Amino acid sequence: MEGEAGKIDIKDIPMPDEDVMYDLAELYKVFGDSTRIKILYVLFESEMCVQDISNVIGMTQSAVSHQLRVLKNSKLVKYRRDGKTIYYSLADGHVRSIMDQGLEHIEE
Amino acid sequence: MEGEAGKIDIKDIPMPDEDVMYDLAELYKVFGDSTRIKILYVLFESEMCVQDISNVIGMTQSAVSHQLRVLKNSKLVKYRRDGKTIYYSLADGHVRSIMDQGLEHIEE
DNA sequence: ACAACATATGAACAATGATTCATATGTTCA
DNA sequence: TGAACATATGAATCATTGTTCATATGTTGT
Repeated sequence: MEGEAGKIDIKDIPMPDEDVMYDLAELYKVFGDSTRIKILYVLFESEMCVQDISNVIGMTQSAVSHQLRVLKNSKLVKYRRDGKTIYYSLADGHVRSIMDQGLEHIEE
Repeated sequence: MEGEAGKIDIKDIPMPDEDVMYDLAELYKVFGDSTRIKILYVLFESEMCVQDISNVIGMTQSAVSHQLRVLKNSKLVKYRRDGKTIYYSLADGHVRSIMDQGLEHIEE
């Protein structure tokens, strides 16, 4: 026997589209790296340029730049240019609430 | 020049401990796989045994079992045994709120 | 135009991770 | 105890990914 299987069809269960669940997983992958988490925390304080982010979190300029691109592609951060310098900042409030929810879960 | 670097110290920025940020990333890694996302969505409906989960999301028993272990280790799901069958269910409400936040971000 | 600086990018490498296959563990019932 | 079933697990494989190094792009001031 396989439980209730046979009676159960994916169509009977109200789930988001396959694509949506895939996109959701992709989004969480972005949060699933401690370098990117650190960057996001730094940006909670204020917008900041790449060099400063590198110094604060102790990673190379290149590594930070690569990860900023990932965050940018997921629309979690935005940026503005001021001369040679590019300032990054958080894109919206969801970042904060997602991370707060995660923290709550951890602290149990 | 390196921006404001030199003035900026990680100590001046109120960030969670290194360990906490690492754990947070580990937690989000768990959400960062579409198979696990599907499992969690299925469990939103009701507790369910491994075979049924496999059937509903269309993955092998083994693959589902492996992923359930990951979810179990992160305390996102719990389980109870009833004879041969093991029923899995969501561990707490954070799962739902984390995923809802993610969905909101995607649908923008 | 050139030098100095800030950031981005591409290739390479190492590490991590998801799935599959085979098999082990644990449970029920006859 | 043995057969059938439900789940778990270990090893192997293939794909993904984060970091590094070298270098390219883009900007400013002289």
